[in-house]
Amino acid sequence: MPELPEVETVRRALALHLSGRRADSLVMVSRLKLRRALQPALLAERLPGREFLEPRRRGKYLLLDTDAPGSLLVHLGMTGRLTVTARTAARDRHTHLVAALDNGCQLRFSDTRRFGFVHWLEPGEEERDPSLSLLGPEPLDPALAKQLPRLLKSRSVPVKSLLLDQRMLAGVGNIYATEALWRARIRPTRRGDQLSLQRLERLIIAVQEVLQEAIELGGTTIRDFVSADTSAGYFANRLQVYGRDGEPCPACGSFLRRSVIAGRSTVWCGRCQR
DNA sequence: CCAGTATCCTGCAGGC
DNA sequence: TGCCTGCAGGATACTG
Repeated sequence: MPELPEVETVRRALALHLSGRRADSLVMVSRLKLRRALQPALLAERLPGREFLEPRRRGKYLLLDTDAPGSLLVHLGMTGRLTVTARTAARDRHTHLVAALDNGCQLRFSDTRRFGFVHWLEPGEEERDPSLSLLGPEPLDPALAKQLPRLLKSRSVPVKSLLLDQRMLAGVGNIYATEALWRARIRPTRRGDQLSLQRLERLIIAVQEVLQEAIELGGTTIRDFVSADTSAGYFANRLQVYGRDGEPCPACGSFLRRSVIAGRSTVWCGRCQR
């Protein structure tokens, strides 16, 4: 589910609803296996009594810092939700972590498909963590459009695969890669080394624009995504091609096609995108 | 180095 | 109504 705009939306909501709150106690930790194993004993040891600071985001990861050394690293996978809710709010059966906060609310992590995780990072572990250490640059960095095209140009991989590769840039997923390629009029199968630096630069700018617009609308809610305050995002009705194969291209009217690249469904216009 | 596939999971839509 | 198949916002470990 969540790509950079969704994770940033959650981060901003947490900044409003979690920052400054103190964790009282761990209410529950599920025993089901997530992508990385939960650490019930360690969480129970570290979390209670700590105050949450303003959360950080790195690519699709959230880092919940506290007022003592150590942070919670969270990845939402496809269906993960990190919410601050009333203690009395209904808890779905895919809830894996619940912590009580000092204002009577609860911080909850739920994840239907369990591709996400919550992992405690001890001081100093952040730099070496396998999830974080290989991440590429942040897509919204203004310098990126000058720097990344040269790297993309050196690769013989389909450009769609490059956008999805978190080592190239951190945070783009299938929705926004698909949308950015359509905006930049670039065929997803085109190899990096077959594109001019100018076209690659336009692609990065298209990535930045689509991510920024999606953040402003609170992300894309197809089915599962909600922000930390359980509200949905509104970018879904701005999607031009994602999920629209067989429909006419919004730019030229030619029917949108679907194919699979890097194992991911891709929608593109055979006339506009070259 | 690269491409393609399978894998981890659950839920839902569509076809029959 | 039910059963089956394919597909879904991600990341990684294989194979060839």
